[in-house]
Amino acid sequence: MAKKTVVRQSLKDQVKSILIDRMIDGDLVPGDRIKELQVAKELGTSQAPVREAIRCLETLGYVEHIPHVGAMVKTFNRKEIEEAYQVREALEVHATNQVNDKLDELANELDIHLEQMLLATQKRNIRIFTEADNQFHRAIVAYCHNDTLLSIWESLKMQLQVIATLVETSVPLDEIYSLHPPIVEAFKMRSQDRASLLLQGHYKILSGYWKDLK
Amino acid sequence: MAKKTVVRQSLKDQVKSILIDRMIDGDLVPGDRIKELQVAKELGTSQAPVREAIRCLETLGYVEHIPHVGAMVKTFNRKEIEEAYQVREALEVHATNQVNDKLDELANELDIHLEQMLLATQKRNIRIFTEADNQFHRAIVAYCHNDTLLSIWESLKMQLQVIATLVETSVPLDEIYSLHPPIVEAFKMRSQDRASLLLQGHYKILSGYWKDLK
DNA sequence: AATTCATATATTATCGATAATCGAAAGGTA
DNA sequence: TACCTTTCGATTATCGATAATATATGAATT
Repeated sequence: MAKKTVVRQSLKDQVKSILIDRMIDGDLVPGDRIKELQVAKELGTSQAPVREAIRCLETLGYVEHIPHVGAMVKTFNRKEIEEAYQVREALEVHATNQVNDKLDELANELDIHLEQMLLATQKRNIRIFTEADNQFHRAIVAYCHNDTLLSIWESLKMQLQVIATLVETSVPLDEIYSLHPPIVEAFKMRSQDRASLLLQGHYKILSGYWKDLK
Repeated sequence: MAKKTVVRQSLKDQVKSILIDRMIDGDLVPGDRIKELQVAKELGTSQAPVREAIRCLETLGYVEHIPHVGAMVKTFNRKEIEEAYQVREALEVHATNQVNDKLDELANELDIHLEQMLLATQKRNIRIFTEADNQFHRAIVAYCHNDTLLSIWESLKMQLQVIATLVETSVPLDEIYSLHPPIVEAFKMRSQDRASLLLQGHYKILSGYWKDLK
């Protein structure tokens, strides 16, 4: 039963949401300046909440801020994206090795995401595929019950969103999909060692794809 | 040659430094409230820079902030510390497997830190020991040349500082020290596999220590 | 032409004051 | 007593205005 509650969001949070929406919608693209007073006027607030919202986006890694100059939507270069994937791999491999109980429960959840990915593959819907893929990997991380680990993993999401847009057309969804079922199998066989090896292979192959992309 | 340059630090940064110093000096201990206007008056600034400084400390994980209520110096519980160590392990193990070139250069640097640790052990100086220990592990992470990885690793430092204070008396420095030389040996033998296994063992043993501590 | 300097402009950084919100204390009611 | 409501004090959140700073522009100098 969903408990309804009044929305009491600080201006900072509202501004933050709006700016994020603009990025998702493509109204704000990497490199764009974000001017505090301008946004404040547009949204009918004062400078302060906008300023805080921008600082928040900064720590999320969405924008870059230079003192006395301003903020702009962050552009990720190849190196940063590669690095983020490396960290993701490290965290997921560790999580895989830590999961002890409820291995089948995890496998079941993974199966669900697998299904979504397959569906998206057939429909060639990259947006849905990316979402399902994310949930797949997130589930693995979540199951080791380490909140610190999980929140760090999640903080890497933005940089990887870029990839989705980047490879939009040229990525072979079915090939990427095919990397995942074996991982689930390994979990079902209760072989975490094998699962983490497969995960490492997964990332190595992925890395190969966008290395070609330039 | 150190290039001298005028110090042009924003108020926010100055306030931040001052607050951090107070924590190090023990003037601000976990649980203490940090009131914006009070600090502002003490330091002769307005509320704004203090507010920003606090938000900054929040993202660094030094303080906890509750909307409309205030900020307080963060207290880490056992679980959070354990989690942070888990993440550290994951990152260091990954880094270890990634280091390719300059394995001996790394080994040499590690030797230096090893020496510091040994010295500190003999002098029973926990502060120096912790510092050297940190540098030892940081070096491993740094050598895989992944800035993202490194900065995440560093963001975990504060929570571990706590440990140092926590175990102050009861920790067997020489035992902890003895976990490290074999790692360096493994690097010298160019066996990253062995090095990462040793690292994992290192963390497992450490985890055992503070599990006993209560 | 290149360099320096001064000025202008755009933007952030900081300020002091006010509004909104929370938590504790006080009071009322069963 | 226990529970609910109201009031009050403390603190954060937001505001509008000003100060400080950085970049761009253009004139002056070599």
